[in-house]
Amino acid sequence: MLIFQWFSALMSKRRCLFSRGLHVGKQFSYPSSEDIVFGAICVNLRHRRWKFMEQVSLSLTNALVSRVVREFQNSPRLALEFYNWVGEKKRFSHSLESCCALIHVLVKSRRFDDALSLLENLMRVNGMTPLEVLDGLVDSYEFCDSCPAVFDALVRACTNCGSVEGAYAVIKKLRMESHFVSIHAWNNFLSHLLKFNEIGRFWNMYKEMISYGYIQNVNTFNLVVYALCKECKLLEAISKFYQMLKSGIWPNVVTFNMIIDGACRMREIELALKLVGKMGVMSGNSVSPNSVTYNTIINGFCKLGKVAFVEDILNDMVKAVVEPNVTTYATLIDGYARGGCLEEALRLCNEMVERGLMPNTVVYNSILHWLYLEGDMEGASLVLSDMIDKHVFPDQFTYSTLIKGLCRNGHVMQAFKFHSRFLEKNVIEDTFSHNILIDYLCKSNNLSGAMQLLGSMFIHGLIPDLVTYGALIDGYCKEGKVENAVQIYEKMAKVKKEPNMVIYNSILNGFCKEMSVDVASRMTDSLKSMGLPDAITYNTLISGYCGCGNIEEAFALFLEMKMERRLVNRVTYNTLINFLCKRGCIQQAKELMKRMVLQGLLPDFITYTMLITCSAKNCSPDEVIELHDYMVLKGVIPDKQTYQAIVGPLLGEENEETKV
DNA sequence: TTAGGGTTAG
Repeated sequence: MLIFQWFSALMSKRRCLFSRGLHVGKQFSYPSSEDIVFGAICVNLRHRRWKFMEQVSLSLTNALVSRVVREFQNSPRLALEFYNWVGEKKRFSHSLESCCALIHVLVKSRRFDDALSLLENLMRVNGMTPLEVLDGLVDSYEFCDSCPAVFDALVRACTNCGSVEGAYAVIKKLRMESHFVSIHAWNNFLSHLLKFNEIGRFWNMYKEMISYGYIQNVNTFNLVVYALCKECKLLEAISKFYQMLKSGIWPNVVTFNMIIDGACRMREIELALKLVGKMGVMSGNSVSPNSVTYNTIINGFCKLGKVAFVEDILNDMVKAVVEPNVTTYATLIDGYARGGCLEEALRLCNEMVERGLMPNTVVYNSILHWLYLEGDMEGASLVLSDMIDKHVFPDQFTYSTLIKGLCRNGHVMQAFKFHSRFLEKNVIEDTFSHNILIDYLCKSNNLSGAMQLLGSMFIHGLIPDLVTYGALIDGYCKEGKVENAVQIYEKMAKVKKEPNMVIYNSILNGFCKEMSVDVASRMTDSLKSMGLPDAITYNTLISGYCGCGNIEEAFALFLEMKMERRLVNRVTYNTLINFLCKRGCIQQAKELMKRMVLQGLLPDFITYTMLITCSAKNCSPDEVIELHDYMVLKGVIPDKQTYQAIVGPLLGEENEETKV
């Protein structure tokens, strides 16, 4: 069907060309000076005699440039060189027609990158809309004896320029004119939607594409698998895999890697490993794990905090003769640093250099992040200097890591100064840096400052996202100004941003803090009816009940959490233990801590501080020491200050600093 | 077309 439509479209174009040909023919019947210049250019261009061509450069016209470009359609490199040479002439500026002529030539000769960069320039530099470019291409289509791939190239150029709307407008307009872009262009468009997490739109567009009768290829199926994995629908992704096989489409390593990554992200690492093991069998021995597969598994283990397991994976890589690459090291370095082994991470940096792999921006960013988190400002500065020395270019991650690092270590003025400098240099492209500073201001009760920064975002063309709105809503709620929070919420709703659980939980917390626990309770009920509440929702409400002394409701909710799903976590216990301690109920608090341990949840320094402080007030010294010993034996790391102030002296320690 | 790093809630 598609071929037929293309054929009929071409036929109608040919008729159009026929009448145009008559018109052009009239011109040709009179020898013109243009013909002479054209001839001279062609002869000299073939031998790249640029100096000679300078002599005729004053006679150049756009029509002539297009004509030369078309003449050299079988020597696309020369056509491009000529076009660029003309473009350098000060008095000359290329027309859309000559540019399109060259694009057709480049696409026909499969020089897609050159064609793409011309198309992108038309939109980025010349400010043309995708549909204007499309008109240019359509007008010159037949004249240049082009191929349909030129429209695919335009769709790709649109997505490269970040214009999803433009890409869709091009597809739609071509369709209205009975033209069809190929499945490749659709795949490119669809993958762009996934890249920006527009999953809902992805499914709509996918359905639209199917309704036009396109035959899906392996890449299309991969995109569907990818979308399902992004939606955490792992089983559906696997069933799509079998559907692929049934439709006679053979999966490739990308299909497997996407499912394996999906499994890892859903903490199903065992399943991910099984898939790696069965890749050969499941693909009729056509596919085997590659570096992406291994890196995905390594990342899975690192994110689960199981760095110890990566050793086996690295051994598997050696057996499979798959060389670790920069991504492998970047994943390992971040994994070790995340697990508290920054030393090992730094050793791996050296190791990768010894193996001839240069640390890239990702590696530097990761090291910077963890150094700042450890409070090692000096180390972070050294890493930044090294980055500059080695010409490793910073990116959006670097900027936000730096801003956050400075804020979290108390160098707020410096953070703001850097941020202003980045804005002046126009290098800030995403919302992260603003979000970090807005959040900082909100947490410092400087809501007016935060609102100013929100204004600055708009001035710099940055669209606030859910994190921006979430930070502001939370800030107002914590200040007890729920009404202002609601205003922000409404602003957000106006720009069609759907609230997420972070925002719902912030508002819920706002109600709890202003003692409107009954409102919070009703809000939780409606969230329940939508199946939305998470552990934070319940913990917030429990904290609200505790705040107004309603212990019965707090424990009833605690039981509900235990019954319904495995939602109870360390914060749940800490909230209840804190309440019991404040009421002086140390025995019940200790009991609850023991239940926490039995449930496999390790108390943290907060649990430790609450219980030790409370028992010091209500129990004998022996009981305090006994409680300390119990927790330490269970693996709790004591809070240093609490230990030094209470437990150390009870043990008769003089210099507690050295003992903890 | 797939893998690595930064922001928000209890």
